[in-house]
Amino acid sequence: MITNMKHVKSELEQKGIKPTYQRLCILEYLHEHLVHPTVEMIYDELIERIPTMSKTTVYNTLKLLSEKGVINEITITGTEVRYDINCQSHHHFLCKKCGKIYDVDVTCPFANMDHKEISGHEIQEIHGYFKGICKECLIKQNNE
Amino acid sequence: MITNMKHVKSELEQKGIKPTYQRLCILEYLHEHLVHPTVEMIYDELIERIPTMSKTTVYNTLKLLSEKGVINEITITGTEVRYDINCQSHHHFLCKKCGKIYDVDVTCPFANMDHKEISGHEIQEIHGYFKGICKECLIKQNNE
DNA sequence: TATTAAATCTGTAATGATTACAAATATGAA
DNA sequence: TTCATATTTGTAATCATTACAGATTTAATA
Ligand SMILES: [Mn+2]
Ligand SMILES: [Mn+2]
Ligand SMILES: [Zn+2]
Ligand SMILES: [Zn+2]
Repeated sequence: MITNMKHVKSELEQKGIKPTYQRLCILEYLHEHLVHPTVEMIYDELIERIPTMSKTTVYNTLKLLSEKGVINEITITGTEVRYDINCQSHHHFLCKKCGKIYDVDVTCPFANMDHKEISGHEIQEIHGYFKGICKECLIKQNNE
Repeated sequence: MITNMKHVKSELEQKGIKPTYQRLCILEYLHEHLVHPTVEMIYDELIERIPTMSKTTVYNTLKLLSEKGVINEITITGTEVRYDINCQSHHHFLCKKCGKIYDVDVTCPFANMDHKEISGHEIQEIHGYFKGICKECLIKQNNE
């Protein structure tokens, strides 16, 4: 995993996004934290290093990156948006207990569908996720 | 589709929920509006018939029905929860343009998975949905 | 029937995530 | 430098949801 500033910079340039310092830091954060973080998590760490960072900038940047296809928004918790640097269609597991979101490695059956429509609706994205109790939380339960 | 008050009443009783008038009306609404409505939509119609209806009661009742397994919460828009009277695991289509959520009839490949775990995580729910432009919105686009 | 405790409903306030917006700052060309 | 544009920042507003306390209803008991 290459996550130095140079790589992140060229990644933004390739997508036609001006690589400002704030944007570089936010994108770098996403590369280094693959747990599908919230805006809050991103902001809380960056404000330590960049005391002038505004939460609005985090929101603005994530929206921009999302629109340009650099990151994906995950909306499965119902309370807040989670962000994913992995833009390839893949499935997730949401733990009902701790709220963690894991990537799961299942081959999506619809991924290579020949037709990009269903019941007349034009399909642009395919999402799949599981909900339950994660490995860690199961272990905790058993140790009680 | 049977959606008279008697049916709705016995449905609540079977689940051990006291069938109050407000609960009956909310559940009846869900039976008659299969478009995965929001709290707002439910409240806006019921307040016409029952001027004393409180939005808090709508929230409370939907939470109760959800906990008792009478309805399902759908959290795919990222902005508000949508409610589904159909509790059997099925897939959805969310239109990016008009926001409508449709049921789609695809056989879920994970539905009859023999193992109820994945990567050590205990699976309790399986969710799948597509995003794109719905049939209606496609037609509108073409007529411009 | 009257009493009373528990359950339910209601209205308002609080919360938390997100967006709107305008002023401040940085950037980059002329 | 000058000036227009893009970006960032801080604050206020919005919107969905939850917390909470008082009012009302229900149902059991005397
Ligand atoms: Mn992921
Ligand atoms: Mn449905
Ligand atoms: Zn967990
Ligand atoms: Zn549509």
